[in-house]
Amino acid sequence: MRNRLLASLPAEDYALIAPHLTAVELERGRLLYDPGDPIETIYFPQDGVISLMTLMENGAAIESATIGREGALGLMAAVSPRQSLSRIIVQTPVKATRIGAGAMHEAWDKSAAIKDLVDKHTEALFGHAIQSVACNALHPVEARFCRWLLTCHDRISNDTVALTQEFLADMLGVQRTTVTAVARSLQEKGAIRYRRGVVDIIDRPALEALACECYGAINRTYERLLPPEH
Amino acid sequence: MRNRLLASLPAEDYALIAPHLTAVELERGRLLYDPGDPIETIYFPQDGVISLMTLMENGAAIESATIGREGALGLMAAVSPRQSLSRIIVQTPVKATRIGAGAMHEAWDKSAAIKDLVDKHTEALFGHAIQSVACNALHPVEARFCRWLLTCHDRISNDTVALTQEFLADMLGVQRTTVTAVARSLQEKGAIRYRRGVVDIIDRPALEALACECYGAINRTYERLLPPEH
DNA sequence: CAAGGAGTGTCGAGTTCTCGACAGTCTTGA
DNA sequence: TCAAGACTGTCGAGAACTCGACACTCCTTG
Repeated sequence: MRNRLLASLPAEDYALIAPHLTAVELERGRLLYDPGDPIETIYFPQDGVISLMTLMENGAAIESATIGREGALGLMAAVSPRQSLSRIIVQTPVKATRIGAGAMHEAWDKSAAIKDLVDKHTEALFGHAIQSVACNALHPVEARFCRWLLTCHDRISNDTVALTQEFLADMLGVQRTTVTAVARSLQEKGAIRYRRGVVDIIDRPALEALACECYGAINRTYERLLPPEH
Repeated sequence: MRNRLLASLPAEDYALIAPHLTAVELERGRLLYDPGDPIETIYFPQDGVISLMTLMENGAAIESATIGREGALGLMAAVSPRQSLSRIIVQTPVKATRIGAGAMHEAWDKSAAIKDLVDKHTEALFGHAIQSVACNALHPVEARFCRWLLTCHDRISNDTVALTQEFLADMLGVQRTTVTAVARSLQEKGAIRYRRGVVDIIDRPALEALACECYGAINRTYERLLPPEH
C-alpha cells in the first residue's frame, strides 16, 4: 500500500471501504474527466502522476495541480456529488486503487477518520493550487520545469520520466521551443539527460537547487496536513 | 444582509450562529492573517474585498484569490482548526460580520445546511484558485488587470476603487512600471479614469471585453455552486 | 508653510518568451 | 519496407515585461 491516504487509515475505517476498492492500471494520456463531468469514481494512486488541467476556451490546457500517492483524485466527491472543474489526465502510467463515489460517501458518513482525511486532503490541495498561482506569475520557466520534474519524480518509482517536450510545454503553459531550450540547458548542466519522449533525472540535488521555492513550500504543506508515513 | 452565504441560510440554521455574529468594519490594508497563524475568526464580508496572498521567501506577495460578499474568509475552520496558508489583507474598506471559529464549528456540527454551505464554498474557492493558476501563466497583464478590476467592482458598492499602482503591481505580480503603462492604455481607451491612489470605472462593458475569459469562468463556478440570490 | 514621504511618469537597455517556419529524425503501422 | 505521423532542433523577428534610475507632483505632518 503505497498510497499515503489509504495507508494511514486505521484498520476498522479501512474495512469500510475495502470491499469496494479495485486495483486498476491507467495508461499514459488517458482522459479521466473533463470539466462538468460528474465524478463517479475516486482514484487513490499507488504509483504515477495524475494531472488536473484547467481548460481554456481556445483548447489550451495548463496544469493546475498534480495528484500522486500523497493524495486522491475526486476525493471531495466523498462529501457530496461533484462535477469536475478541470480536465484530468493520466500523466505517467498509474497504478491506482479506485472506488465509486457513492460507496466512498457511505464510508465517509460513518467514519470520523475518513472525514478527517478528506478534510485535510482538500486543504492540502488548495495549498498546492495557491502556491502554483504565485509560481506561474513570478518564476521563470526553468525553475518551474525543475519543480515539475521533482514533483513527478517523487511520485514515481524510478528516475525515468516518459513525456514529450510538446506535452511538457502544455503543462507549463509555454511554447515548445522554450521547453527545448530549457531542456538543453539543464542537460548541459548535467541535471538531466533526455532523448525523444524521455527525460532521465541524473542529478536530483542539482534540480532541487534550480527549482523554485514552491517545490519545498508545497511539500511542507502536505507534510504538515497529511498523516506521517509509517 | 448582503453576504450571499449568510443570506442563503434558512432561518433555523441562521439562528444557530446569530447570537455569535458581530458586525465589524475593517480598514484598508489591515493584516488579518499570516501563513501559519491559527484561524480564530471567520469573516463574512457584506461589502468590500479581502485578498489571499501567497507569500514568497523574498517577501513578495501575490494575490491567489479574493473574498467578498459571495464567500467567507476562513470558513474551512468551521470543519476543523486551521492554520492560514496565505497572508490575508483587507484590500478595500470592508464591512463584515464575524464569528469565532469555535462557535462556527458548533453550528456546523448541528446544521446540514451550514455543512453544505461550507462544502460548496470550499469547492468554489478551489475553482477560483485553479483558474488563477492558468490565468497567470497564459494571459497578458492587461487582461488580468481588467479581470481584477471587475472582480473588485462586483464586490463593492460604487464605481471608485481606492488603490495605488504600487499595490496593484504586487497583486498582479508585475513591475509597477508595467501597471502604469497598462493603466494609461486603459484610460486612453476610455475604460477607466485614474488619479493618485484612485481608479474610477467608467466603461464596464469595455473592461469586460478586455478582460480574459477567467473572469467569466470564475463567476460561473460561483453561480453554479452557491445558492441563488433571492 | 516647509519638509519629507508616498505615489506617479518616463526612459532605455536588457532579458525572456512568443510565434511562425522549416528541416531533420525517430517510430509505427500498413 | 516504406510512408506517414510524431517528435525534436534551430532560426529569427518581435512583443512583453523586467530592472534600475531619476524627476516630478501631490499630500501629510510637524
